[in-house]
Amino acid sequence: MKHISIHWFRKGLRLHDNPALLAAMTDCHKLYPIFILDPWFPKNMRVSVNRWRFLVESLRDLDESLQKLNSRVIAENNGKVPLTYVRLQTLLAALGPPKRPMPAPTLENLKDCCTPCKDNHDAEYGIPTLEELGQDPEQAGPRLYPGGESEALCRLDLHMNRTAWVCNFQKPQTEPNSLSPSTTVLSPYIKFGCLSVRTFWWRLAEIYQGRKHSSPPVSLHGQLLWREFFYTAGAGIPNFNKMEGNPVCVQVDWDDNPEHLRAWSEGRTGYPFIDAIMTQLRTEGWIHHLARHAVACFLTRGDLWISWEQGQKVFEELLLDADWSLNAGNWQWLSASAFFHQFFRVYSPVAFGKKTDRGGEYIKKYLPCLQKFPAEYIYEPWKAPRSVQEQAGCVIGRDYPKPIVVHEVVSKRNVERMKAAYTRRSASTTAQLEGGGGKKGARRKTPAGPSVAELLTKKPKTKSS
DNA sequence: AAAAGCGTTGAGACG
DNA sequence: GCGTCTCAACGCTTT
Repeated sequence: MKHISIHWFRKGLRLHDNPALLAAMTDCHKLYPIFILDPWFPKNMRVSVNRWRFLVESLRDLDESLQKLNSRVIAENNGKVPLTYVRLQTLLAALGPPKRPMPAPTLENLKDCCTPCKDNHDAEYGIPTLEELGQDPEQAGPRLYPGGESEALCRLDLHMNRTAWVCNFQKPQTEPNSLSPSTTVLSPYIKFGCLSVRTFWWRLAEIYQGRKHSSPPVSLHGQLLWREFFYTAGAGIPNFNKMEGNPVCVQVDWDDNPEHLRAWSEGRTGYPFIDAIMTQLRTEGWIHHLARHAVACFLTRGDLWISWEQGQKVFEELLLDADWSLNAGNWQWLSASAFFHQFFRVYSPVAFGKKTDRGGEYIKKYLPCLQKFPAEYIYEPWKAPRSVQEQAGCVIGRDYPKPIVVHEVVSKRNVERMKAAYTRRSASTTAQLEGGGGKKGARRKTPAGPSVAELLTKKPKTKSS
C-alpha cells in the first residue's frame, strides 16, 4: 500500500547513511521532510550566533539537496543532466505536459481583502523613475518593446492570432536580419515573468490541436523546450556560467585581448554584419537568435578567440531577455564548448547574412555610414575600390574600420586550436579513467541497497499486454 | 569528404 | 534463461 510519510529531521541533517529517511521514502507516494524550529529554544537557551549560523547553513544545504533530488527531469534521467535536446524530449514525454496556467485574480478574489496604502505611498514607496535609479533616459534607445504584463499579453494575442504562421513556424527559417523582428520577441516578457511560460505553452497547444503543425526543436513549442533544456543544465551542472570547474565545458586556451573585445562589443570589428548586429543589440536590447549565433561564433571559436565568458557578460548587460541559464548555455553552444561539438562549422561573417539580406538593408539601417555602398560591397566594404568608397562617402580605415582580423586566415587557425583543445580533453578523461585505481576491483559495483536518489527516481515497470 | 561527442542499439561476456 | 555490464558501431546534431 502506498502511504504518506513525514520524516522529521531532528539530528541527522543529511541524506547519506540515513536509514530512517530511506524507510520513510519506501513505498510512499507523498513525503514531507520537516525540521522544527522550536520557539521555546531561542527564548530559553543561550546559543552563540556561530552555532545558529551553522544550523542555518546545514538546513539550507539539506533543503538544496532535497530539492535536487526532486528536480524531476534530472531525476527521470537517473540523476544525470540530459545533454542533448532529443534526450530532454524523451524525458518530457514521460513527464507529460506542464500544468495548466492559473486564471488571473479578479475582484471576486479580493472581496474580503483590502490593500491599505498610506497617504505618502506614492512619494515614499512609488515606483522610481530612471533618474532616481541613476540612469539617464536620454541614453535609452527607441522603446520598441515596452515592459509589462499588459504588453506581453497583447503581443501574445497578436502572434497567436496568426494561426498559419504559428503552425508553420520553424525557427531556422526565420531571418536574423529582417528590418523588423521575424520572431515573436516574447523572450523579454518571459525573462521578467510578465508572460507565463505555461500560458504560452497551452495557447500554442490549443492552436496546434487538430492542425498540421511544426515540431520541436524548430517549432514555437520547441523554443520553449530549449529554455527548459538550458534551465535543466543550469540547475544540474556546477559552475555552469564558467569554463573552469564546469564538467561539460571544453577547456580552451582563449586569448585575452581587451582591444578586440571592445571592438566587438562596440560594433567596430570592420565586418558590417557583425557590427550591425552589435549595434542593434546595444541600441534596442534584442537581436534575433541566429544573429546571436553569428556574433558569438565571431567572438569565440570563429574569429577573435576570446572566451565565451566575456561575451556572456556583454549579453548579460545589453539583452532585455538576458536569462542566466540560457545565456550561459547558448554561449557554450556557440563556442563549441558544450552541447555543440562540430567546431569545424564556422559561421562566415560575410556569407551568413547575405542569404536572407542580399542588399544589406539591415546593415544600412544600423550602420548609416555604409548607406551609400553598393550591395556588391556592403558585406566586405574594404574590397571596394577607393573611388567607390569615396563616392559612398565612407573611406574604409577612416570613416569605418578595416577588418580587425582576416576571417579566412584566423578561422582556419582557430579550428586547429579547437581541435587541439578537444584532443587535450579526451586525453585527460582517458587518463582519469586509467588513473582511477588498480585493475581489479576498480570498477564501482552496485551498492548494497538502493540509494535515496534511486528510490526517488525508480519508476515502476509498466508492462502492458 | 572529413573533422566531435552524445545516446542508442545490438552483440557478447559474465554470473 | 535472465539480468547486468561492456564495447563497438552507428545515427544524429536548430545552418
